[in-house]
Amino acid sequence: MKKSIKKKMTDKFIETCKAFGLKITPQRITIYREVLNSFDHPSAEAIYRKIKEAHPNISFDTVNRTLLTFAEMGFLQIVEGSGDVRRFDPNAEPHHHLRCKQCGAIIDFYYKKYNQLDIPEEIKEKFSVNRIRVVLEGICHRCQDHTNRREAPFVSARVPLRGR
Amino acid sequence: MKKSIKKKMTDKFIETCKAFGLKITPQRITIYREVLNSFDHPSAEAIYRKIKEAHPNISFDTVNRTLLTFAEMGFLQIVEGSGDVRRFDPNAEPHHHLRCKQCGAIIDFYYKKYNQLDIPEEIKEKFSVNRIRVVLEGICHRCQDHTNRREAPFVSARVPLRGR
DNA sequence: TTACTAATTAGTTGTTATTCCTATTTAATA
DNA sequence: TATTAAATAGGAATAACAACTAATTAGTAA
Ligand SMILES: [Mn+2]
Ligand SMILES: [Mn+2]
Ligand SMILES: [Zn+2]
Ligand SMILES: [Zn+2]
Repeated sequence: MKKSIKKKMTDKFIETCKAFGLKITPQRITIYREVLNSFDHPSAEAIYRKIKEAHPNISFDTVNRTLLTFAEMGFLQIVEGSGDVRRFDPNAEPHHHLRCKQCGAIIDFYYKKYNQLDIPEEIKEKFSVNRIRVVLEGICHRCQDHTNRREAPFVSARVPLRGR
Repeated sequence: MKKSIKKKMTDKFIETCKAFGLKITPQRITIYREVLNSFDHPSAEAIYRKIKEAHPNISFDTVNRTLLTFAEMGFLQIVEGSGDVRRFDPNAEPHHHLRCKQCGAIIDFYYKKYNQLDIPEEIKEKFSVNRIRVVLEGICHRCQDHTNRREAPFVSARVPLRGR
């Protein structure tokens, strides 16, 4: 008897959790299943609301924390709202950015090829594009010295600015 | 006697403010000068702190509001922290995103060319790249119907999610 | 110059997203 | 089954903004 695709994915999830030394909780399995079936890049809030219907006792913090854990495990990506605050750029030249996931530095770079990226035809028809952003994410030179000591976090830590 | 470059830039600023029907206030000129001399993509908070040294009475809200105004005027860009909440993506296929500035929708698209972007040599030396993100920002098909009625905002409005 | 008016500002309060805290529960193991 | 370290629920705290309101002020027209 062949395993269903759903069962197979859940098995893989359980296996990966074990590899990371994480416990298999009903909450984790539920959140995993819900997010894997989401195709609209939901927020933690949106996932929480959906899950709440079937599991009224789950807390928002658990959903949010678990999603961040999944991002660290590589089960999913964070595609928007890094938790970083809004940042401003007066540089009017066409240019692109390096973003250090460790320290949050944003560094300009210039590369003509990236300025000339074409937009697929089928997108032009359905979407009016105002701006193309190319961002290289990684670890900056300065932070690489510290990498030996402590692993760079997958999810950028919030650095409080404080003092208003 | 030739005008200094600084004076010339300030003149252009004043001119553009007038074109937008904006008043020339000392606060605006100060913020303009400060942000134009920033090359590290500062946050509103960071700019506020610097300005505060010379103008102790300025308020954070004025700095923040003014920076958003400048973004609308095109004097500067917002390069990080769209104001959007964190959003999750379980899609493991190499793909890219359209982001609608009006409604906040994030839509997957697949385009091989973008998967094969090369990274400049001089960057590889100084920065370890984990991920390349290409984001096309604009207005989605659904929102374009409404565009005639009201101009799409330059700065994406925060859509509160509410209800926890 | 002066008076008027609408825009702008400082200071305060409100809102939202996210994280932290802690008592309690639970999964994994021996 | 007993032990224990990890995970959870629920609530409180924090950070980043945005909204509000009573002055203040830039722009203008007399
Ligand atoms: Mn830049
Ligand atoms: Mn996606
Ligand atoms: Zn760094
Ligand atoms: Zn839209």
